[in-house]
Amino acid sequence: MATATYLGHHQQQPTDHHHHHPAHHHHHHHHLHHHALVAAAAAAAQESQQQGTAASAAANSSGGSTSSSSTSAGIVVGRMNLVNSSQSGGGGGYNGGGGSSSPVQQHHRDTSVHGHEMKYMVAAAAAAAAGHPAALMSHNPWSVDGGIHPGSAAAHHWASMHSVHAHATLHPHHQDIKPQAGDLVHHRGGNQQSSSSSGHGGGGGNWHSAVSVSSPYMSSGAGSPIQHPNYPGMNGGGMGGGQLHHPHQHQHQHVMGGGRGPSESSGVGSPLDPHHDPHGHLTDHHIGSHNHLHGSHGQHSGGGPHSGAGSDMGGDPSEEENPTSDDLEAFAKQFKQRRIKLGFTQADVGLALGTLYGNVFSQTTICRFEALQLSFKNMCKLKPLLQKWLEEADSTTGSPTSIDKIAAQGRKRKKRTSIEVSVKGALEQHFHKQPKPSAQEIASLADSLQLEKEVVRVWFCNRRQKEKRMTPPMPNGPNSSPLRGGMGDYPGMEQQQQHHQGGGGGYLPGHPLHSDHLIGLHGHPSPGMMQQQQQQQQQQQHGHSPPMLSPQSLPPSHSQSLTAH
DNA sequence: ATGCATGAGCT
DNA sequence: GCTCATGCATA
Repeated sequence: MATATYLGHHQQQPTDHHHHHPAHHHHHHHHLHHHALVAAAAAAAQESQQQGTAASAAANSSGGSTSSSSTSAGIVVGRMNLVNSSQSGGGGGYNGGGGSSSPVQQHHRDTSVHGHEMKYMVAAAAAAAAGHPAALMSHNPWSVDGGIHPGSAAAHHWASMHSVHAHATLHPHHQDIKPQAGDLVHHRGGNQQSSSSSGHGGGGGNWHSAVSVSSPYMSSGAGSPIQHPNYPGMNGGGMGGGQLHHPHQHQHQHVMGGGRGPSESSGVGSPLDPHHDPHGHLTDHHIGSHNHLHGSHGQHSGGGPHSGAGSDMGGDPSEEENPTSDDLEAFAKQFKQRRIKLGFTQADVGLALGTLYGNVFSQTTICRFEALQLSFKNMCKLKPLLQKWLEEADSTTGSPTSIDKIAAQGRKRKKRTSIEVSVKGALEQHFHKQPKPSAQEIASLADSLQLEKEVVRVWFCNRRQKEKRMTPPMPNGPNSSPLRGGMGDYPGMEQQQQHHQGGGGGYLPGHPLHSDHLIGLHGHPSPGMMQQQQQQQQQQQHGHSPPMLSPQSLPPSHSQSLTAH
């Protein structure tokens, strides 16, 4: 089950507990082990309640494999590395305990706090308010057509209905849970849950439900400028099936090297994608990503990510379908500027895209686009959308406005685990040695770091993703010297991995991204660090430099866990 | 602006 | 399980 690990109550955090954050104050050892159990056990009992089925997740987490201490209650407890729930708000407020709060307590506290959470809870959220789902398309997302490509068929989108209003969005999860198309609003508090969809088993930890209904997006009060209801691609009641894009998202780009043939078109044809949003997400991910970008650059290997192409396009990349990295960079830059000038926030843009095309994006995505932190392929996919928005935005001067922004739906998401710096350092080290650890290795690492296996697995996945992301700033244009030197510290040099994926996903950046932290942890048995690649990158203007620490600092950690802080 | 997370689809 | 696209929650 979900394990008791931390079982939080679904209701969320009552208050405080902030996590201590990684600053460095060290107190040595202690913490992690012990305490957790207790709380967990207690909680455990209760946890099952809600959905009856629920037992789902089952415990595992660490249970089976690694040697964790399981048993006692039957549940294993994971120790948590903290989970902080506190939301302090903005800017940074975590207080790390001004100093000396003992982490232990905090942790403990945290743990106990969450009663048990379940995976998902749906919050009805705002939906009700506006709801006017009126048109639901007949097609409901939930009914996915099996036959077709997975991604495509479903269609629907609230977007498709123009006015986005708050429609009650939440379509809950289709998959495992309820397919009820009919109403959208209700969500029972009981929350359904655990969908362990495919492979992931969701480990189970604590998910706390955040049911807060608040609407996250409200940035500027203004609405987006755009509101045309006609979306190019879709509509009609749910896409009649016309287009299906191929689901293949990943790597498909045919790289063609040469030139960017301008021809074609359409690239992004219809943006819409049918997506069901997985448990609530409105966000549909994978948009129609099928655009295969025939990107011209597929190679950049030494030189830099882009190829160049110099041919024609500079002027109006707009229509190009295969923008080069330079184009993207330039566009991103311009986009950001215009956006700011017009007074829109990233979140506004994301929403506006939903009204225009039916694909809503979050602030995160827009931010990443501007920062060039998306994969090349993804950048290409989004560019046309943003470009249109930009056009609309300026043309529509008057901006009529408004649409409501949709509230966030309540999603139930596992609480974000906060990994301590020292632990991150250890993970980094392992990553350098082996970016793709086997399940066993993950298990063992998890055990030694006292993290859930799933957390470790996810960490590696995310780390790998980062490695692939677009190399941002490449200051040197097409040429490039990719490397920047910053990394004198580590022996590594860049060497990108060559996995690639088919060319599509990655264009590998010749240069890596910033190296995160690397703190050395000492204890690992892992000998050998051989090659590492890493370096840092800086981002363009905003510059924020990632902290890099010298590798040597090793805290005296006795056991493994945090020393810092 | 980013870290951790979820989930679809492919292996 | 991985990768990839995306995002909530955070810092």
